[in-house]
Amino acid sequence: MPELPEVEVVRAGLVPVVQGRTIVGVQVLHPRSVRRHAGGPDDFVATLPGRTFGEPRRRGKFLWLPFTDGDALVAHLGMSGQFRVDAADAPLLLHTRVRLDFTDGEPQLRFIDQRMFGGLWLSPGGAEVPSDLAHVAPDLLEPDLDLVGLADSVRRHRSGIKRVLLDQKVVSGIGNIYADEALWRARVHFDTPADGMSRARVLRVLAAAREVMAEALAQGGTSFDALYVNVNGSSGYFSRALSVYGREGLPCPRCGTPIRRVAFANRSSHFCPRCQRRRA
DNA sequence: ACTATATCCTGTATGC
DNA sequence: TGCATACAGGATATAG
Repeated sequence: MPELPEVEVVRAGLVPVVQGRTIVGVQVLHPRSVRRHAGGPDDFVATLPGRTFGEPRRRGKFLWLPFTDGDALVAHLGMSGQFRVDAADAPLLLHTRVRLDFTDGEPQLRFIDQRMFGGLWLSPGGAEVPSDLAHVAPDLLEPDLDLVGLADSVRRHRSGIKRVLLDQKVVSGIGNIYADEALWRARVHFDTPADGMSRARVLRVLAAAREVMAEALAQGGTSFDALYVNVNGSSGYFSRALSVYGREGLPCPRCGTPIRRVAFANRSSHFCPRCQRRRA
């Protein structure tokens, strides 16, 4: 499940693969992988050739690959999206959805997506910041982030803290894994109302989220299976450093109490019932 | 305006 | 063995 660290690994991997290269041909193998594109898959195929990529960028879990003409190719990996670099005549992996060929030949860029929650589209004029991403809040690894302002914006919400952390309009890049990990590090119960938390406590949660995502990034991201890999097909190593996510019944690394998993918003929350008590 | 839920997807794991 | 069900979950449309 690609969250901020995994998407950043992909972005960095794309830089040497696409920057300065010009598209010559596009093949869409599954129409649903072209999303939000105004003219649909046919127009997507027709409009890309001749465009030259600049340096790939990211906000939260969204990627955009600017073109030198001012437009941008926007990408979201969803649950299982991958960019892979391969020889044009290499056999297609199962679930390959889109192929891009370049004027200079090898290698080819491929978009692969098993569960198809991800997708690609062209954003006219989107090279600087695509208009479709205007609602996406800053993420915790942005250099000029106003952390106190962000904490206060979190505290304006009445929902439980985890719901707020997952709301990409409030703070972007955090998904289910790093939300659970950050809350464990900060010793906060996931359902604590955000508007009842002190500024300092929210700041501790945000600092923990930033810390755990930075550590994961340094490890190449979190891989459980073949659904998240970098552009070369390699896995990240952070899954072995997770403290609560996917560890139901295993001892809390801090106090030894068995980790609990409970249903939460169509997914799961993992937490230590002793370290992360719900406050009155 | 704000909050919560259903929906889209497919492969893997589990239960009967 | 085989069939049915649960689960993984990011973003968004829709319902409340």
